[in-house]
Amino acid sequence: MDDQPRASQTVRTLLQLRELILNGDLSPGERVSELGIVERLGVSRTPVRVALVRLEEEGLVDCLPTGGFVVRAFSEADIADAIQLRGVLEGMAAQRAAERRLSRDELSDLRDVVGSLDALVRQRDLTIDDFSDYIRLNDRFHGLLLHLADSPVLKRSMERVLSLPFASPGAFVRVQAELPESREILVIAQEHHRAILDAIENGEGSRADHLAREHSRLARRNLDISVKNQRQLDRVPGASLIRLRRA
Amino acid sequence: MDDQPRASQTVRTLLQLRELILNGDLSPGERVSELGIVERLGVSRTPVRVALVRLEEEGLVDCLPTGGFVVRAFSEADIADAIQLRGVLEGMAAQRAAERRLSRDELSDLRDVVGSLDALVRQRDLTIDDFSDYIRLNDRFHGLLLHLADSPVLKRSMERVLSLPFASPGAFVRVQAELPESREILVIAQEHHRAILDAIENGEGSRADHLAREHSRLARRNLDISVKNQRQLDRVPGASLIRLRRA
DNA sequence: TAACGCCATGCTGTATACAATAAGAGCGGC
DNA sequence: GCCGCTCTTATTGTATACAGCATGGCGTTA
Repeated sequence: MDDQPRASQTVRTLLQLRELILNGDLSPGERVSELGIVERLGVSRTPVRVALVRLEEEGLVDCLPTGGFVVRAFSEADIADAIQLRGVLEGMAAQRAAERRLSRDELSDLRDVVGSLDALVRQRDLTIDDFSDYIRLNDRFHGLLLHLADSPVLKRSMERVLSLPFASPGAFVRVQAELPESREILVIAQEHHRAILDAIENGEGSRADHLAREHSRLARRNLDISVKNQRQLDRVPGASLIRLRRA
Repeated sequence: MDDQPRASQTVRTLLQLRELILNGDLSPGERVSELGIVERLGVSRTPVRVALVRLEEEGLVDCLPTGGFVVRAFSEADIADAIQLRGVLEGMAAQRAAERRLSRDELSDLRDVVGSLDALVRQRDLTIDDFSDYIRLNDRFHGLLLHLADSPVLKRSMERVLSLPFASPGAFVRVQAELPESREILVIAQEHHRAILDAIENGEGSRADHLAREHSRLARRNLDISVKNQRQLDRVPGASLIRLRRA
């Protein structure tokens, strides 16, 4: 429980409250009582309030007109929209990266990540650990893309969307680590990564944009597969995904 | 001062604090003292804190590692990025609107707005009131686009960017109501609006996307003109724009 | 029996008190 | 004379007390 005894109450409360929502301990639509959280987390109302306001801005809870907050319920359409939005933003990032003059280091960083991903995907059998590595490298690739875009405004906006848990492709990959489609999807994704790198190296901004958007359709496909195969999204889409993610 | 005696303290504080920042009463980089605001607005620390947290999420202030907040300083590059980002998001909205099945009412609403804008722009001499009307209709057009996209996620994201004051083309138009370039820009903008409407009517999503992005380059041009003509952006870009906006 | 109204309870919004910490000024030593 | 240390002060983080309000249950009446 006391994961971070050093952190301030506010930060700890924010993190724990987010966990609570993401884990489904607080169901979507459920009203979040300040006092209830106070009891649960053992802090006073003040940090809880701040955390709730932040989560509201983050989009995980909505505030009621009468006062107080409820856990926000996400529909499958919301998830799909977030994926699309993420793709669009990443397209902008890729385009900017391609049209910018990149330093030698920046380029080699990106090449390294793609190279590592290549090596990983080329393996015949992928263990669960390989999947973990893939996710880490994949996150690294997308983080690097955002960094290379060199736009704090864009970065901020992207972080907002990523804060919606389901928009992270990592979750889907995790969920589907044992699905037969998974390997194929990884291979395709890696082809995308290579293509995006190529576009950036050649300064083809428009192509980089297009490729990044196309890449996001993979996450959309993952979503569809999840819905069909596992019926995990019946009632609590975001939450169940995340629950699986940490299982 | 007591603009909204009915509203809650928190909302009033948020609005007033935002005004203070946007008007430049609090300079970028300046530390925002809670007690200072308490004195200035005559409320207790609690609503001030909440307002500051919200403004931090909104991007108008940054929180210091040591605690407390400072007014965020925006560079010209930030403004340009926000304009680009806004264009990208609006492109997504336009694309979605084009690829969606729109109701008769929705379409006629959009047509009405474009029609009104047409009538306005066709006039030979534009008074300052005409400019105000233009801005209102222009906002309406862009708001409608966002509505037609039918994506709460996208809407939320867009609102975040729009909250950066400078990203609103209205401010620029206002600033430049008497500049010789203004009329020309309005005419071009209106051509864009018509083209976007046309693309949506014909279900050409990709074209709508492209047009909307192109449209945002107008705002970028406005920014450049502002910088060159008036040197308003020397030190306090966002703030000075807004200051002019209400002059 | 059903509907209306009143009362009680629990909630949030707001204010303020307390504690810990960081910054700054002043003094002392080197 | 300058650097460093300490003490003071101001400011934030946290907790809690108070008030207003919405909600829900219960009783009464038509």
